Amino acid sequence: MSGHTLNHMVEHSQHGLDATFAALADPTRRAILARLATGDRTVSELAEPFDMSLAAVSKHVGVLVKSDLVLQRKQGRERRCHLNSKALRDAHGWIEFYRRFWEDSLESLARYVESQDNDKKRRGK
Amino acid sequence: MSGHTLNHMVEHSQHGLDATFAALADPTRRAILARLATGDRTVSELAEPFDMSLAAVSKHVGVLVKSDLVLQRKQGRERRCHLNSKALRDAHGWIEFYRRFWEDSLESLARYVESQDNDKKRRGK
DNA sequence: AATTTATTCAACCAAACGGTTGACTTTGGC
DNA sequence: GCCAAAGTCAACCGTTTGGTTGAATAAATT
Repeated sequence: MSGHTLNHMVEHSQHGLDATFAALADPTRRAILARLATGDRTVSELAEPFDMSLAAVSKHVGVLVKSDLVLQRKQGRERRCHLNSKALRDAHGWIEFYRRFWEDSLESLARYVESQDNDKKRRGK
Repeated sequence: MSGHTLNHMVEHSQHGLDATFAALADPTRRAILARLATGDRTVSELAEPFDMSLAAVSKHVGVLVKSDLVLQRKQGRERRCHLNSKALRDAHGWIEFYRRFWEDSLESLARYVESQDNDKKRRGK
């Protein structure tokens, strides 16, 4: 993660990040990704563990494909799904970039948490 | 990032990750986080660059606070906002964990992309 | 005391989301 | 050729989201 300037990060594929993070925000989709991490699967195979219709899972997979987190290959009548590193790397890059500021200011953070606690105590909450 | 087992990652704060990724999925909120990375701000200060009502920005900040990405401290009549590392570290940890599987299978990925291209060409698309 | 400033709250709205069911297309197996 | 299987599509439904406006609250200013 070397040449990441702030402008770069901010302007970089805003829409792509929207889609990626939105895709990651659903637990079913994260479970699908987790499963795909252990190997390629068809849509039906992915659907099997879930207590919902195949159509619903198909939609979830569709979201993952649109967000570029998953690649699909038509193979006969089935669709084999495969993880794609690119989108996740972008999300990872964004988070990593800003996480540094976070970590760098952990001390001042501690002060905040403390003073917030004090506020609550003062108000007898 | 040492002791992250699969079970750990899967069971770990599902709801928290939902909220964190959902919060990160909006470009306005990411811009707010980016701004906060350069220093604490009040809600009004955060709202200033945006072309939307203060109430709207206040809502966005509320989402960030609920997802634990931002801490707020009441200070007189203003609310000072401050980044919180914890939630972002969780998201980062999740992504980092699965990214490895991605990267490890980049070769087979390349094969997929190729074969997909071939499919399209074969169909004359 | 009256006013302005910072912020939230509440009601509302259109659009997007996550799920369902049923019909449809494509492919594979007998 | 026929039927079952894999998957998508379309219509629908309730809930959530991202925005608006206007009123309400609380603290600072004058």
